[in-house]
Amino acid sequence: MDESARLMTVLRPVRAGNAFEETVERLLQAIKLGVVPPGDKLPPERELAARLGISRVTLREAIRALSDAGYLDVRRGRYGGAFVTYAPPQPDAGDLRQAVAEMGSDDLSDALTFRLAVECGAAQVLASSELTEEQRAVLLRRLEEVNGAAIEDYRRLDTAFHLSIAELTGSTLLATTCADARSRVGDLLNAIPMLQVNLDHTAVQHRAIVDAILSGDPDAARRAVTEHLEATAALLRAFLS
Amino acid sequence: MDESARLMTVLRPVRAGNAFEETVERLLQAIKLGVVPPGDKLPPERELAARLGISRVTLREAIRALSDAGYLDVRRGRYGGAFVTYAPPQPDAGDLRQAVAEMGSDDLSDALTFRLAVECGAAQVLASSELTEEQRAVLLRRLEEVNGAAIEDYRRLDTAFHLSIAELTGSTLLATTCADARSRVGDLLNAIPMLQVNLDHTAVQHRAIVDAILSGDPDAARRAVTEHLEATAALLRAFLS
DNA sequence: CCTCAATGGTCTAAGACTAGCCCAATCGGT
DNA sequence: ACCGATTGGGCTAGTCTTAGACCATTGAGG
Repeated sequence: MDESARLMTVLRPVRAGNAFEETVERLLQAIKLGVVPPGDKLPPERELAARLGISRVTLREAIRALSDAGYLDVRRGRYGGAFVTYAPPQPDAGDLRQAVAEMGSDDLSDALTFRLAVECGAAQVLASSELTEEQRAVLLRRLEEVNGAAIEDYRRLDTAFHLSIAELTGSTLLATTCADARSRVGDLLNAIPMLQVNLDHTAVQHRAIVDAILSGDPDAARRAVTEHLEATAALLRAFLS
Repeated sequence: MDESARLMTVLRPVRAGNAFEETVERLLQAIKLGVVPPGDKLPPERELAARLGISRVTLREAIRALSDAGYLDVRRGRYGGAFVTYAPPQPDAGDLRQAVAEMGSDDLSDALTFRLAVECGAAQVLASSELTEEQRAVLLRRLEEVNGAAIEDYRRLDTAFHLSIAELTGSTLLATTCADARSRVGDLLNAIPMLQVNLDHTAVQHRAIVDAILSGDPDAARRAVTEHLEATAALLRAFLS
């Protein structure tokens, strides 16, 4: 709260780990967020290394680690590549408890608060801006996609819907921050069983968010997102107790 | 907007530069945000290097660069250290135009949008939570401090006020994100002349933000922060044209 | 079948970064 | 006047990371 807290905030570690570790985290993020869906492959090593700003050697170490861990299937030759084999695990309360234990109770509440703040902020900004027809179409399409999703695609399309809100603001910083916030709670969300009741509620909440944004009502958007994320957090806590 | 945009978002560079460059940025952030006020010194090299997770050699290179650039005065011996000599430059429209040209028009609007989203999110979260007496006291004290600030301390205390909102949510992630957002527009804000009229308006807006938070009204908090930041952005644009 | 383009696999030399150690300067206290 | 604690200054050996070149494998298309 006081000045020394701010020192801790700003003078925090410059790097979260070595290049290898950070690369593994980033690739894992792409996989778990479904940015590269199961069956698709990562970009070629040379291109990917350039995008990530690291050497091919380091990238290959990270890919090797993920391959060993079962997230990727690497194939040589033309039309080869690093194919995503990861499928979201079956929801399990045990996994959830373990995941929470790993990240710590404080970090969990931090991550949930963070996600609430940035997603509300994004929705509010988007609701305040003049939307083009194309933007409206994208938002509606994402909504339909998640509503009509098969169970195995549901998490991925839900993520896509949420991230689209931030992306549509046109702010790269906001988009990356929302992606980061989402990936921090991704493993936990995956551990929640997908009951039809919950999916129905979620569909209603998603619809409310889109309606608020499309009608240009930032306060309503804020409330809709808050309600949706609080409901999700409540589900999490319910499965923890 | 489509899938490939999300690839760009997630598979962005893992590192913004080498350890030296990132360290310079971080120290500059601490200095410009006023986390270490002019006249104070940075923590001892050994301690600071440990906090930043880098070697002393790299830290010393960064300190050397900032010393050469006139931000720090390094003194040896007991009670020595790296003393902050930086004082915010006199506001100047020329500086502003130059700063904007350096960061690019797109990046500027990105940074402003980003800041709006995260600060609104933080204020809304804080307004939604049960505040202790101590938290209320901190918020009110910060408000009084910025209102009663001498001109040379104004920017720093204004920053302190804004960051306190995020810090009081208890979310470290949110606090660091708000600090990051603020530092992205810091140089621009510094270039805006501080006219008494603007300071008066700012004081009213700050008061409205605090009132909304203390009365537990997230929508009002959102609106108050939006109004304040939009007014600041409007001032920026006015001095640009 | 052969060829070729795309892609992963491997090696090497150079540079970046680190950990740990010791030196040098400064200042308060005895 | 000295001592000791604190702090910046500097060196070295070793590890991490990179850039770039070259090799190996695969599969489509002629």
